[in-house]
Amino acid sequence: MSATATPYHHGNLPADILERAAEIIDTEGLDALTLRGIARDLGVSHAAPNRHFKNKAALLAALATDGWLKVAEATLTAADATGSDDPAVRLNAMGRGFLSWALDNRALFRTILHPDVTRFADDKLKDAMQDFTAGVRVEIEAAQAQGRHADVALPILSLYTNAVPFGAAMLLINPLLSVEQPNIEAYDEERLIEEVINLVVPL
Amino acid sequence: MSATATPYHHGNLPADILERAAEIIDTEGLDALTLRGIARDLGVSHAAPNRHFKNKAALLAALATDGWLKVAEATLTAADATGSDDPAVRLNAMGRGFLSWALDNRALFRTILHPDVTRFADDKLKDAMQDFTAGVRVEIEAAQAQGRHADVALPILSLYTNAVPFGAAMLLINPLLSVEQPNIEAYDEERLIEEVINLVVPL
DNA sequence: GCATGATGTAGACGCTGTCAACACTCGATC
DNA sequence: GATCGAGTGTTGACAGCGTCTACATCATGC
Repeated sequence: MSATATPYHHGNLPADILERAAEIIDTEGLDALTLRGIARDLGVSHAAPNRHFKNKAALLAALATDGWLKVAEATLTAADATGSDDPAVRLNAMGRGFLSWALDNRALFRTILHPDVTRFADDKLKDAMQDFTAGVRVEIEAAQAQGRHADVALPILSLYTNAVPFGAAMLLINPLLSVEQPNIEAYDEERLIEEVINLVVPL
Repeated sequence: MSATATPYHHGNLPADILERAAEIIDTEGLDALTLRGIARDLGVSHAAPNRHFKNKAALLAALATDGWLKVAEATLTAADATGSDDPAVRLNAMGRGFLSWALDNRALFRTILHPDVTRFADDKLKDAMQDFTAGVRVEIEAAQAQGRHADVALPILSLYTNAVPFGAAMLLINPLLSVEQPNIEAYDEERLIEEVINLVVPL
C-alpha cells in the first residue's frame, strides 16, 4: 500500500469531531452543523461519528460539557492569579476572566447557553455546569459576608452578579446587538471588560 | 358541500403559523420546529407555509421581528405607566417591564436572541431590534445627563445597563441555570425582578 | 495466532426543506 | 355577469439529514 493512503482507522476521531464541530458553529452557525458534514470534512464515512456519539444531541452535550469545564477553569485561574484572598478581588477577576473567555471562545460560549443544548443536558453536562456556578457562588457569599451588599438577599445578589458577565457576553457576541452599543468600537476589549465588571464588583 | 368541510383557503394561515411556531418553540424547543409539522398541526398541506414564508429562516425572522416589537412596546408602556419624566424612574420601570415580558414570553424571548435567527436577520428584523435599543439608549443618556454614573463612559454604561435585564432573563429562563441560583424558588417573580433591577437603576 | 471488541463502511429508512407544476378561489375589470 | 389574474393551497419530487442494521477491518490481550 502507498505510505499515505488513508488508514482504515482515523486515530483520533472523537476529538477531531468536537474540534471541527466548534469550528462550524463559529463560522456557519449551529444549524449548519451536521454529523454528515463533519464526517465529510474529516474524510470518514457518514456514519462514523455515530460510533462515538450516540446522537447529535450527545455531540452537542459533549461540546457544552467541555465548554463549562473550560470556562470554570478560566474563571478560577483568573481568580487565583490575583494572589488575593479578598473575595471581591477574586470575584472581579472572575468576571473579567469569564467575559474574556467568552469573547475568545464564542462558539463554545454560544453552545453552552444554547437552549436546545441545555434542554437535553445529561448528568455530565449538569455536573460541569454546577462546578462553574458553585465556584462563583462561594465567592459571592464570601463577599457578602464581608459586608458587600449586606442588605441584599443572596438569590438577588447572585442573580445580579451573574447577570452582568453573562448578559454582557451575550450582547457583545451577538452581531446584531453589539453594533447597537453606542461607539462600542472605540473601546478595546480589555478596557471594556474591566470597566463593565468594575460596575458590578468595584474594587 | 357540507357546511363544515375544511375550506380550500385557510383564512388566516400566516398568523396561525406564527402562533403555532411560538407554541412549539415554547414546549418542544426550536429544533423541534418544522414547517411540515406546523402544516400538519394546522391541517394544511406540507408546502402551504412556503406560500407565506420564503423559507424557514424567514419564518423565524418574522417571529423575531414580532418579538422585538412586542418587547419594545412592553418596555415603553412600562416607562409611560410611571407617569414620570425622571429618566431613572423610567429606566427602572423599563428594566422591570423587559424582564417581566421575557419571563411571560419565553419562546419569543429565546427566539429574538437565538444565534441562528440573528444570523440571518433581514432589514425588518434589524429595524425592529433597533427601535428597541434606541428607546433604551435615550433614557440611559438622559439619566447620565442628570448625573447618574457621570464618570462612566456611555458605551460602558449602556452595556452594563442592558446586560442586567438581558442576563437575568437568560439565567432565569434557562432551566439548567435557574436552578443554580440559590433559593431562587423562595422569591416570587415580581419581587425578584424589582430587587434585581433596583441594583442597576436604584430609585 | 487467534478471538474479541473497537472502529469504520455501506446501505437503507423516514424525516426534513424546498421547488415546480397544478388546482381552486376571490376580486377587479370589461 | 363573465373572465382573467393574482393569491392561496395541493401534489409530487428531489437531495440532504439523523439514525439504524449488517458487514468489514483493525488492534490488542490471551
